[in-house]
Amino acid sequence: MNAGRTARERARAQLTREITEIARRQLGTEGAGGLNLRAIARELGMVSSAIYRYYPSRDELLTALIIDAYTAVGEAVERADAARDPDDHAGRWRAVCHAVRDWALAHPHEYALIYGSPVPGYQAPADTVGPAVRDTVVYGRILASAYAAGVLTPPDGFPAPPPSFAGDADAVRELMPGLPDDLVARAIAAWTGLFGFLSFELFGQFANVIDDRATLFEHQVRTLGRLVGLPAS
Amino acid sequence: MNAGRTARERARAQLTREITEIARRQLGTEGAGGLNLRAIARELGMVSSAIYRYYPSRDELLTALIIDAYTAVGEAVERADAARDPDDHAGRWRAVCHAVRDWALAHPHEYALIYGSPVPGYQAPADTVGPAVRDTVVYGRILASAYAAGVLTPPDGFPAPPPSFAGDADAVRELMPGLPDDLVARAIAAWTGLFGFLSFELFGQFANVIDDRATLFEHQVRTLGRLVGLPAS
DNA sequence: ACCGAATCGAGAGCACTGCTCTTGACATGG
DNA sequence: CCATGTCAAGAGCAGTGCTCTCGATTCGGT
Repeated sequence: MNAGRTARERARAQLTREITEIARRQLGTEGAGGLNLRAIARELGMVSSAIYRYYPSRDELLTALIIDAYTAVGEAVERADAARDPDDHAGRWRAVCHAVRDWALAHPHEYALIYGSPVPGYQAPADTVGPAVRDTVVYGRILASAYAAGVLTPPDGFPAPPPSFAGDADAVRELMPGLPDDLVARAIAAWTGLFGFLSFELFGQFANVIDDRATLFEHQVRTLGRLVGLPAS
Repeated sequence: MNAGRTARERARAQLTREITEIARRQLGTEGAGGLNLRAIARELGMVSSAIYRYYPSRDELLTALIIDAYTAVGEAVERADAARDPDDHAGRWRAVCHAVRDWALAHPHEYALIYGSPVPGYQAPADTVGPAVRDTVVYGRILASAYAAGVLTPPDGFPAPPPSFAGDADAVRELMPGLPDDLVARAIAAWTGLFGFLSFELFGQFANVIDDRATLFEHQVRTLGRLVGLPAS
């Protein structure tokens, strides 16, 4: 990000920010489908065609918002993790989970944008893969650190993954060095369990069934933490 | 559903079916956002306004498709469950999971419609709640049956749910009579873990990381089954 | 200080959407 | 056999994403 030397460059950067800002607000109230270039232009007192000087298409704008959303949840997770005692692995896991949930509840449409149905006709460009795994990187670091410290005590009674899982386990292990295949698989189960819960909660699957979702979430987080072997707490 | 006595009634039912059929195909190729009344009309050789005689609005059509999707996955789950030995509870659980996954992979857009981001501006009417829980009903029956048979042996080392969970547990227990709060919570964790995995798989979160998704899925299903206490198999 | 080049917003316009209203043709049932 | 209700068609409205052109402004090099 260059600071922008000339007046034009600064004005351009400013306007681009404003467009993204308004778009994010629109996203928050209307959802991804309600993203409306003309409404953004109206709010800016510009004509719709002028927007195209800054974002060549609606999809480009969407990509920017997707990257922003991934970055936001990634930063929230990083902050929550950093605020904890590094040796309190179970606490870090819970903090990460609650950070994701708090962010998701505060920004449901942005959560839907990145963890819900893909936008029809939209293909995520390569720029999104970096920000997309920021939260997962933190998660992997917690598990790797806990494993290295020797505090992972996964409950017995669960099946071992088949040998054919070894290849994918190697790929995932880059995020959580050292963990054996068994724990890598459990880590995936815990991670998908976290987002499965949140998707159910945010997308209305809990309606009329689960009232006290905060309580159940806290319990599920502890259960999933134990599944990967994190100490009870 | 009346068989339709008069010619007109039969023609009406037939056309309604055809519209839904074309809409479902459109949904399969374009996604929910690409649902296009005018294109449906074109394909039928009608003019767009005529569609409104059968579906008063686009949302109404969407509701029909949502109910269809819930019904389809519910029936797939019921078939898979019925094909198993009723006493093979672990096998029934696995069959249910694979039925959901097979259906989801075959109909990704319909999966997204019911388990992905809610359609913007669309509020699910009450008609959808019945079909929406058909799969969950089957799931609950399996667990209740296994618990009644005394074959549920949940692994130790997991926390107990807090007393404040009791209220919601009662609501969920209607689907799985007899299960103690602890197992109800685990059942929810397994169920959300199943759909969390599928959402990750279908919505692209596994891209470039997990290749052999079938293997990992099978393992996760067994892991989640064990979590609720179903016997290994 | 100037001037060609790059960039900007405005405006008109295209093809498309969901949806409404009216009109004339038709089948239905008393 | 005729009044009634239903039907498809057509025109039209307000809105969309996006393209193109046209003057005005600003920039960078001379």
